[in-house]
Amino acid sequence: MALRLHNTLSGRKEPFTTLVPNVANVYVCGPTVYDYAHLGHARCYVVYDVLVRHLRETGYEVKFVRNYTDVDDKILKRAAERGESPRELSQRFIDAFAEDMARLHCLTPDVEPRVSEHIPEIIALIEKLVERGHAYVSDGDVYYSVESFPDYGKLSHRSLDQLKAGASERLSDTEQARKKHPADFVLWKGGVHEGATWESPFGPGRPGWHIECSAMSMKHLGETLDLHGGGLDLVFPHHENEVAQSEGATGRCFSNCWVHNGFVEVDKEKMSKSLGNFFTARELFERHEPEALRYFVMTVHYRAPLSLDWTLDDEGKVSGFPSIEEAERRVEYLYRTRLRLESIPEARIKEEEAPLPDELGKLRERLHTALDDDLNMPVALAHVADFLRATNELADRAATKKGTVARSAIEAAREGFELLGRWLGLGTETPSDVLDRIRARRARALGLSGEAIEQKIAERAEARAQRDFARADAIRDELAALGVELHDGPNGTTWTIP
RNA sequence: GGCGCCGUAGCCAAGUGGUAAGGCAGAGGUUUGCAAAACCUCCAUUCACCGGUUCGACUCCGGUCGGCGCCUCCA
Repeated sequence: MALRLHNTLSGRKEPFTTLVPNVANVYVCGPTVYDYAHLGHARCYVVYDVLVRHLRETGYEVKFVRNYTDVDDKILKRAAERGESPRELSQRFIDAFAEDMARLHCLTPDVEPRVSEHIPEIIALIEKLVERGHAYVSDGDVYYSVESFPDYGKLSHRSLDQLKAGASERLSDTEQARKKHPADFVLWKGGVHEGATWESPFGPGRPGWHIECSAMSMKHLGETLDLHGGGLDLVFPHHENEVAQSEGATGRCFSNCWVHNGFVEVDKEKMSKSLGNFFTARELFERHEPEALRYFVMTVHYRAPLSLDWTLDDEGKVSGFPSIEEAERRVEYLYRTRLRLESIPEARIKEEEAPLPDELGKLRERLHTALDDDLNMPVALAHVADFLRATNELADRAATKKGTVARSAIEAAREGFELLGRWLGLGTETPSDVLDRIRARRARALGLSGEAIEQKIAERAEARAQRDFARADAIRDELAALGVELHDGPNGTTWTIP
């Protein structure tokens, strides 16, 4: 078994290889921090989180680098609008981003470089490109000359002629005049930019958009990466330009494998900041458990579009997200199952010889096989579903009169949850906390008070004690009409909001 | 215009040259004072449409229709 990934460079699935055996250098393009992360970002970073976890779980020592782009036109613009320094603004959104990622159970990368802290490396790289004839100074700016790099276009599979036709129409005359080829792109923007100006051999200015990733990735991971990832929208021009810059400067392959995740769509359209049709991760967290978003992301293959659907209320406002609701129910099922497993009494566990169900015993190899095949998360979740069902069977058996279960099965189930946590980032929180939070969130949405419900349950308990089932059922119906479901168990009655 | 992707049950969604994972919804059952949860059983002779290659195609090739993305800031 070995990992195979779809490599954008070749356009097909191929074995994943590393320069040093069992050591993987992974670089993922991080966010430009001028706003909160939206679902598209969440998807992207959950995908690479699963990839990194999978590499680690299957024996790779991974060095995972994900940058923060904190020097950028939009940051400057927004900072100016808000009368804030670019540094303060970006720091705020970096903090918010890190918090969102943590809530999605995304591991913190080993290195999180920022553009603002790598200006010397960027300048050195630009100088090298000028020296090697790949870049030229023009009117205070420095441009990359795409014609100097014969392989330009190899990642996004397009030719300079194609690009020339597309690009030249929309360039302004001044831009056009400064560039030798319409597809040339800026490495260094000359001039003074409020809050973001550095001295350089080419005069004061700041880095262009693409150069920072080349400089930061090569600094932290070396000249050749094992894997470089990002959203599909980065293939061109961002990653194409990174290849040109990096390979132009080193003469070596920049990244052996390029992975790109598909978009999140809304009404069949790409969710993006520029279209304004996005939901931020934190907006969604208000309605749903963050882990439900993570689960939702994993229900679809990473290269396919992930479409977010919603329902509207009478006033035309968004009232819910059915797909995320469904994912949240699966997350509840997962935690409820874990809770049941944990509460199987020791007395019911026997040292008996019993065949171990494959759903329990083969979880590890099943996850391994599924994820090795181009990170097939939907298939991994199918195995998780089988695993959870088998675990519930154990709990059911232990709950019958004189029912016992084999210790080997219980241990396999416990190990299974460990695996889900480490490998998929699922089920790692305290079950009761998650279930309580979900219930509380739904109660709030329905305008229900927990105390009032508990009060009704107490009344009903009294009625039941007196075997007044008519009264008990009336209370059940009354609560059901409000959306509350009651469950009578051996230790009393509990309630949920389905 | 160039490059590329997609079309699988009521819905979501894997898969793929050898006869359709999983989830939701639905039907029946076990259990329950009644419920719920959980579990069990059932639920696509069929993979947009039309041709072709093949012993065999949903899977490969050609075409048609429909939807989308990139080519410009974007995860």
